[in-house]
Amino acid sequence: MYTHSAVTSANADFEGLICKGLGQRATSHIAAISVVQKLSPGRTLFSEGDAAENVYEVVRGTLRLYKLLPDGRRQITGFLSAGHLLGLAHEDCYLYTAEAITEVTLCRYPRARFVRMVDEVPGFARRLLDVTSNELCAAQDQMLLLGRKSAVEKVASFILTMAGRRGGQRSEVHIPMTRADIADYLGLTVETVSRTLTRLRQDGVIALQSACCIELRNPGRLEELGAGELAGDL
Amino acid sequence: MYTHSAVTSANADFEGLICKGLGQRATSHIAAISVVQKLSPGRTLFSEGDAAENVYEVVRGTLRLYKLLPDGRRQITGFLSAGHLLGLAHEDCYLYTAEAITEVTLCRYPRARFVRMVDEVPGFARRLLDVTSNELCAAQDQMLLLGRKSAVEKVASFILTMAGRRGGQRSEVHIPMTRADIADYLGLTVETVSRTLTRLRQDGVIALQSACCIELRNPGRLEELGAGELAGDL
DNA sequence: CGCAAACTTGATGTTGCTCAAGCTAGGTGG
DNA sequence: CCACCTAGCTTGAGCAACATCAAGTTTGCG
Repeated sequence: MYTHSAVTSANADFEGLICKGLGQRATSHIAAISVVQKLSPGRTLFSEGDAAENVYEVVRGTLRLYKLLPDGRRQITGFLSAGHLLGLAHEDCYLYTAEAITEVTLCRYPRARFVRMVDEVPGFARRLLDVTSNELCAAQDQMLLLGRKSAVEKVASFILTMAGRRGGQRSEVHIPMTRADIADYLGLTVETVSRTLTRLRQDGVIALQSACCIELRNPGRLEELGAGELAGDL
Repeated sequence: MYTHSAVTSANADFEGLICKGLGQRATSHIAAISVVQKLSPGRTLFSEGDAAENVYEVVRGTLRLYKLLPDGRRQITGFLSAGHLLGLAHEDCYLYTAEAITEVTLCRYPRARFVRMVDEVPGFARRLLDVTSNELCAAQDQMLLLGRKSAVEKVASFILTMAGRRGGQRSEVHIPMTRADIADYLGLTVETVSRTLTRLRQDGVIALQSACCIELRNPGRLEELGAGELAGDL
């Protein structure tokens, strides 16, 4: 998907955020190897075990990444929205499955050429290191959540994460994923997620406009719950 | 800790593994900013929230990294042995506490200078990216474990991880950490870890020479358990 | 309007936690 | 050298949080 109109970029439609702040030359380099790809809800981008041929960057929409146990138990390791990279951390095979939750737009980069840019494009390595470091921090927070938080604390933390993700200007949080996705992300069951949301609603901490739109009625309380500061309460 | 004897390295005692394969010049660069540091069992290297002034590399021994909830619940996010880096993934403050489990030898690098090398030393960024990627994969495996595995599956996985860490030639696995550490790593309690080890012993899967030395009597079975392939059994 | 998927709610069950003793082993001092 | 002491480990009994199983209800789409 090359265009001939723009001199400044080999790829006029290029929307990758990975090169933000890297300068014109670097951006051109990166844009030159990118291909835009779309994915409709529920479709699989790649599966655990597939040959890791591409690196992707999310431009729009939300994906879920997950791992499975042989008997079908699923752990979602993350929800990815605009600006996130995926497929980078692997040698030859993807180590998790990636599926679209909403309509998703991606930039696809051939893995080999993408990785080569680490040594060729100044500042690129540093950028990737930052991205990966942030992911690692998020993963560590998630370990604390999965290993040591109660159901209420998990759900509260989740709502706050979702609230922080987007502009978060108002107190309305949009939840694009199903209860099953949330459950598999938090190490709970669908029923427990549902019941916990109901309890939070009954306690006036949140309100549910619809299944996928949560209003924060008492963000302070939610914050305390998520942080694990209210051991016994609720 | 500079020595004058060696021309090839600014630092004859330097034992950092991070620069393995990076060539003489790069190694000198890295060695030049390193200081060797020792830590006795139980001592804290740094705490969650401390200013992140240094990056460390483990040369010998084992550390535990953990996060705490306000009421003292602890989640160990990893055990670090020789070759592992720590303190890299932070902007200004450490996001977890690092404590020595055994006698530990470290290489300390001033953070600012270490990070600067990413842009200056060829191949260094790539190396760091590899290290961080591997950590991220391990973190994702751990999320699957914490969120979806049963107690037996968690303990079996843990034993296998420990077995793979060292030479692992024989079937004897040395466990330097206490049951409490194991519990806080697996999202269990001390009692459950102990009971589970007892059950594995009674089933002939392992034998306990002492509290800190496990013999693998049926590695195949342990493998199946850890992978979650024996849903109901044991 | 009808259907299926997603969500909620209730009743019951089970895993792993809590609380409470004992036990073991390694280190210290008499 | 042995007795003690403590930290760590094991074991047991009872319990609670969350899972499971089973209906209903709501929602969105064809």
